[in-house]
Amino acid sequence: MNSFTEENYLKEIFKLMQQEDSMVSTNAIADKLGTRAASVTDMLIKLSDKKLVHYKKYQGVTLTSKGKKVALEIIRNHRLWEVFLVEKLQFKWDEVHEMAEELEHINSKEMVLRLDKYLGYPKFDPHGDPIPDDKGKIGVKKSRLLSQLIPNKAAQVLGVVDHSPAFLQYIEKLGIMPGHGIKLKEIIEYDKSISISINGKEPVFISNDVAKNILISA
Amino acid sequence: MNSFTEENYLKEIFKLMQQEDSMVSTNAIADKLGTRAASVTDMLIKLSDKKLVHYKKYQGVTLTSKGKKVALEIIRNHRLWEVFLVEKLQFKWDEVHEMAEELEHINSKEMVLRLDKYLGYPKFDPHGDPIPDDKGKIGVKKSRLLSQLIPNKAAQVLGVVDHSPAFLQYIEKLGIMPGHGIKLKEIIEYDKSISISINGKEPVFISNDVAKNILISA
DNA sequence: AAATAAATTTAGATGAGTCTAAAAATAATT
DNA sequence: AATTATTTTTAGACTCATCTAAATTTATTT
Repeated sequence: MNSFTEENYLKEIFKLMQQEDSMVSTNAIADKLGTRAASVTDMLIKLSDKKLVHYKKYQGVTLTSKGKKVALEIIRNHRLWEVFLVEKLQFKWDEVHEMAEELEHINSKEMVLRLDKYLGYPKFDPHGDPIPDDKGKIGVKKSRLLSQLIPNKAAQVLGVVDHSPAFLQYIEKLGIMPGHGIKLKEIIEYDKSISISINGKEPVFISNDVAKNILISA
Repeated sequence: MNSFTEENYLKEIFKLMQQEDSMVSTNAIADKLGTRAASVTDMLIKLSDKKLVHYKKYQGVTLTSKGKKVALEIIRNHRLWEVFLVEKLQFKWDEVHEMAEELEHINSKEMVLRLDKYLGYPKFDPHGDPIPDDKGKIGVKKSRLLSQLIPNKAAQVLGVVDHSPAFLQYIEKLGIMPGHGIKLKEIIEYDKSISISINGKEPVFISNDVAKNILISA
């Protein structure tokens, strides 16, 4: 089987591949995992030997289908545990990441199947991220960033890009959460900051930096 | 913090101290953990440096109060997760040990507090073992072994000594489970095998080996 | 009490995952 | 295109938890 550490590398490579939609660089991985480039190189060689990644010296990595399967399983575990922590143990959405980082590595397919059933087969985690099914299939909702919203057209908050507690706490205070309706009221051309109405309430102002981290329905 | 491995040593030393009620030997630990005596010695020195055990060369170890606190926390986590797996995810009592071995090391006091509440503050796990509270206090029910039961006196099954799936499956098939009433019908003096009635049902025969692994009310 | 057996510790080695410092390859600039 | 800068890899070393084999201590027998 794969170690805790190997699983974390695979998960991070998967996420980076989604963003950059191509080969992932050694430094990008080192950055995300808080480790050094040299360590990443060592691990990539190991993962390559195990046929979990395609690795070409100096060129970067991509996941093999085997590697992608493992990554999706870990991501599924993570998101299901997040649902558990929020729905059953009453944690807030900005508190669950660290715990889920540990829970995701618990090694039991059957347990996760039952957890999924117990939670009522949720399709999205508390941050709006889609939960892959047990085959690794992920239901991709078409989405775009709030920073690209068209004025006065109704849309829905789907999720977030930044998952940090600070960000989540901030937007929650503004009333922005997955599932809520959203409408663009005004764009300040100068700095691209915007004013939006959530669920028909009084408009609030947010910077472009914030708008770039919120996903809405396309 | 303490590593996964350190926690397992502390937990095992705690359990052995309960049984033998004195110093625990290097070999006993090696046996239980499936490792070699030399490895145990190394770890004992390390745990001693961290003030988690009292260690005297060639004499054995006991836990310090600090070590006992950690051990009880791990045991509490383990037993609460077992309750979760059986009550909420519908696992059988002989299926949950391995999963709980991993879940017990998830590092979040708050999560365990909420899990405890969510489960309704259970006092015993599915095998009848008492669950320490968050201060490490453990409610000890006076118990003795089924092999010491007095003929025709009513008693109750409290728990088991052997936790192996094979054993649990066997006694469950016989109808022996924590909470069930039990009465001794006959003792075969030759091999100390006994015949017992569970919840007033038809008596069943069990060997002394089995009777020595079942805990009943004193 | 001396000899033998058993338990425990020491010494030295290994693999996993990490690091720093230096070398090599690729990318960017002048 | 040649030089400089950046990225990545190699080389060698460290820590953690483990191992085997040999040495030492304690326990058991004769």
